[in-house]
Amino acid sequence: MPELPEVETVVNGLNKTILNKTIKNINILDKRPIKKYTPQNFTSFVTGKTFKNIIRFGKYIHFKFKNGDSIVSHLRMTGKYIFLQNTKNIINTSHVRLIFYFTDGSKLLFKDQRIFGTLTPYLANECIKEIEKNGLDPILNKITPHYLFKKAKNRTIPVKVFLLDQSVIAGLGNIYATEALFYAKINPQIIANKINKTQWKILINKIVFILNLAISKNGTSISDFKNIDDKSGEFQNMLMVYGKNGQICKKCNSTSIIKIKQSGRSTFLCPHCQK
DNA sequence: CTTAACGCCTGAAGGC
DNA sequence: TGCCTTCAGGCGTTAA
Repeated sequence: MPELPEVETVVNGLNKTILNKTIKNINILDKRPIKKYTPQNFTSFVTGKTFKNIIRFGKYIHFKFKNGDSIVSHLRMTGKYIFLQNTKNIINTSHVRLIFYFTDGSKLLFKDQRIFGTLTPYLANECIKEIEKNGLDPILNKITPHYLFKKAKNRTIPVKVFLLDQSVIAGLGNIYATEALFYAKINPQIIANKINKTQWKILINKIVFILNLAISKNGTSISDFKNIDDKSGEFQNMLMVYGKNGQICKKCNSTSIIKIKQSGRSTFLCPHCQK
C-alpha cells in the first residue's frame, strides 16, 4: 500500500521517464478511476498535452502539463504506474485501467486491482482541493513539536489514529505510523492530547528518519507496491513491528509483538518497549 | 467542532 | 474440491 516513500519512488521514476513526452492518445479500459470528467472529456483534456514535471505532496501525485493544467492522482491501495519503452509490449495486462500513448512510441500504464485509485484533472486556474486539505509533509516541510502539540490539543483519539490523519501530517500511512511509534517508544493507544512536546519531538525525528530510510530503499512492497519499472521496494525487510505479531521484539529480545485494532486498522506494537 | 460508520473494490485466505 | 465468509485499508461522504 503506497505511502509517502512509495509515492516518492514512483514520482522519481516518472520524472526520469515521461518528462517532455507528449500524449498522442489514450485508452480508457475502465472509467472508474477517472474523477470529475467523462471518459470523452478526459480524453480531450489530455490529448496533445506535454508533461512538464511531476511532484509529490503527501500521498498525492501531481502531474503538471506545460500549459499549466494538471492531473492529481492517488494510488490508494493497489494503484500503480508502469512505464514501457516503445520496444516493450504489455506482458501482464491484468488490472490495466488506463494507457497513455506518447508520440515517441512509449507508454504509461495505470494499473489498479481494486480500483480505489484516482486520476482527477485540473485546469491551470483551479484550486486543487486534495492538496489544499493536506497537512504538513514531513519531507517537504519542517514539522515542529509545537505544530503537532497544537493540532492534538483537542483530539481524543489514539496517537496512532491521529498520525494517520492526512490533514495533520500528509503522507503517513499504516506501516510508517506504526514503525515510527515503535522507534519513538510510544504506545499507539495513548490519547493524542496526552503526548508532550518532548515526545512529539522524538516522534517527528523518528518519522523523518524512517521515511528517508524507506525512500532510500525504494519503499515497502508489502501488499504489492511496484515502482514504475515493475520492481519491488526493499524496505519490507527492515520492518521492526509491522506484520510481526507473534515474533519476539528485535529491540528487547524478550517480548512478543502484538497486533491490535484501532479505528478498524491493524496496529503492531511491543508492549515492553512501547509504554 | 470531533468521531464513527459506511462505501468503494477484488483477490487471498480460512472455515466447513 | 468448492462454496461461503472475512479480511485487507486510504479516503470521501454522511451521520451522529
